[in-house]
Amino acid sequence: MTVTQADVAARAGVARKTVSNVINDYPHVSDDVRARVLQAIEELDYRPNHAARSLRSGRSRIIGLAVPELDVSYFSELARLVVEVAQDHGLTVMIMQTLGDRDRELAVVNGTYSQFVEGLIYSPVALGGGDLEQRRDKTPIVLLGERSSQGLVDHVGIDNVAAARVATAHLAELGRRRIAFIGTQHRPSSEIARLRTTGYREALAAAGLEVDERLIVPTAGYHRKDGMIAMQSLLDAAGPRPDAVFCATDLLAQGAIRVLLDAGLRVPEDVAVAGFDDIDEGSYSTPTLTTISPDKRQIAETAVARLLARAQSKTDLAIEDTVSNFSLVVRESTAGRPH
Amino acid sequence: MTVTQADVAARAGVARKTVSNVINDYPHVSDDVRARVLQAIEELDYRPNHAARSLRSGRSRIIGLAVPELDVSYFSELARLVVEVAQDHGLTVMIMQTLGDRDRELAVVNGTYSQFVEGLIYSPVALGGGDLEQRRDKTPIVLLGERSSQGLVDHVGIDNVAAARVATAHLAELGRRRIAFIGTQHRPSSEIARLRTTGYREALAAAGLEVDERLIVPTAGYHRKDGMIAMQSLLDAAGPRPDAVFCATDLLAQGAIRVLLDAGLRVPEDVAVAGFDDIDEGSYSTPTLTTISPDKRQIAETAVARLLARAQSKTDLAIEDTVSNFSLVVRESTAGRPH
DNA sequence: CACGTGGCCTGCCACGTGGTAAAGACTAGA
DNA sequence: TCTAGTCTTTACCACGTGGCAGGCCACGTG
Repeated sequence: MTVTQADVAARAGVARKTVSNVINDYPHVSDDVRARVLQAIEELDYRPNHAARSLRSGRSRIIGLAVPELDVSYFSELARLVVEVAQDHGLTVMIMQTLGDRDRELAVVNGTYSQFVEGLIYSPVALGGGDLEQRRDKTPIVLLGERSSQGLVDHVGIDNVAAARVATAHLAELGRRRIAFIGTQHRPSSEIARLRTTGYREALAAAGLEVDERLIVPTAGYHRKDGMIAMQSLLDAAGPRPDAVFCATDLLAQGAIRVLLDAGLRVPEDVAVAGFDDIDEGSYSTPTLTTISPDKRQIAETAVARLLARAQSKTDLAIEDTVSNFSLVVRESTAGRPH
Repeated sequence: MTVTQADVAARAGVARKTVSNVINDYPHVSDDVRARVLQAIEELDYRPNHAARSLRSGRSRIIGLAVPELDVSYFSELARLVVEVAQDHGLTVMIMQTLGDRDRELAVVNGTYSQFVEGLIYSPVALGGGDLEQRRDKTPIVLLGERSSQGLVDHVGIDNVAAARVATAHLAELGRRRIAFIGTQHRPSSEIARLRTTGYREALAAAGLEVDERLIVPTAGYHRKDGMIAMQSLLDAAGPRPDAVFCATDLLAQGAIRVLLDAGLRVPEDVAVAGFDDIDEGSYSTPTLTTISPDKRQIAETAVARLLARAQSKTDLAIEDTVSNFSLVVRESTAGRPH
């Protein structure tokens, strides 16, 4: 049936434990024995039993990555990087999808999977401050994006306020005066939306522009469809049209642009649009999308490294809040076609 | 430290095995004992040890999904669906990324992960006919898309020839006469490209159009960048410009459209473009993208169901090749703006 | 009352592995 | 040749769980 170390040992003519020693690179093994064991492994096509290994050693070499939706480009790009980085560390990634569902997020955080995951990288949506405090599970967690609850677990993300400020300032510097914001959220738990709205307000103030609350449009989510709805409501509203829109995500921006073009407006001539996330398709869309580009690879690397450090260290490490880099990428949706 | 069944048993005043029985819904447990055990589980926040369970029972309730790139929308959309469907069956999905790398694909197929995965859904890129034949690992596999090797493992996919025929015929019915194809592949292993090229040729023949080999453009991959390069080469070539392009993937189409628009051409008035995959962003791009829409949910459901059937059945099941549905979705990139 | 039946609970064992420490082999020095 | 020290291999155990079969008890029947 299944090939075990015992089978390998029998074939190589050594004790079962010696096979284990060879596999785990125990230093004091003679070249002769090592060669015989390796050959037997090869001949029998032996593969270590992961369950047994993990049961015995308590280590699974698996980390979890929990994101709201796999098919949202920002998260799939992040997932790709996390998988790559983890692989460099000899780790495999178990990807879970919460769909932004509170129960699923609670299950993930409270350790439904903790028995086979050494650590968890988690991008929260529905969970707020109190939820993490009640957490009993001790699996290391690194939060991405949303900080959700301060000082309880490690966190990696960019300075959302500063990023939103930079993007909004860019629109103001182009001479735009009625700059709208799409993507504020009514849910109290959405820290991201709050921070980005704050940055937007700060930039307007710094530019000497008045904040028109009617130009701040809440959305149900962060998808293209939400962007369409929000943009449509801006166009339908009374009063002068906005001449620029800063969207809390690239997907919102794509939806907004689609509505603008459908309405016969030109982007960026009539309305400039900036997004947030720098998803790949933004470089190819028409117009290409000006956006805030978080350093996703840095985020992935930091998160994985942090998890590893915490999993390997016996002593309690201090909680860290790592601020990653971001940059403003100016493309056609604000700057227009080059020639 | 970790809470085990023994701790629960002690607290509930029963034997350890009784706790196991309660957890596994063994029928002959009195209501009183069951209640006490469940309460103790609750109070101690007991969670079953996955490794031990899987070691003892040989079942992990985990399936693997191996795709080339997580951030390619087609695969991330598929991944989302597979995760959802698997969850409905009480399964967790372990996602692996092969990056189209031959060694990684071989590792996946030959059971590097087989010890903790009950089955594998695998979307091949680099592996060809012979590779699966030499496979020694016995973990059930379902192939997606590329058939790769006939009759050895289950396969789920659409009829690529028919789909390509439908898309090309659509372009011909619009009156287009110089219809190009972007995305043929020189690699012998790429069955998908071959099938779609075949459908393209058949449709041209059926429409009474001559096949101009110069209009069939190979690409290195299936990305936007590859589409840009291919479209540029079509524009740079001598002779009359194509008036339509059928691309083997939506990403290729996006790249192609971008080049066309940059060149000052109108889509679809000057050149109509159709893609393949029906990724979400195609509904929002400018212009929106005409495409072949495979029934991804059906594919995901079939693949997971097939895997479960094979994992649960003791006897060898016959190899199945399931053909999923597809449809042609006509949007602006071929039909133009509605009004 | 004796016996059989069936419901409920339990103890024993093994899954395949790595940690620990002791046993065995071998070398060098006196 | 013997001893001390080092290198190499081994034996034993435990990780936490589910399969199996046996024991106990209550009940119904002859």
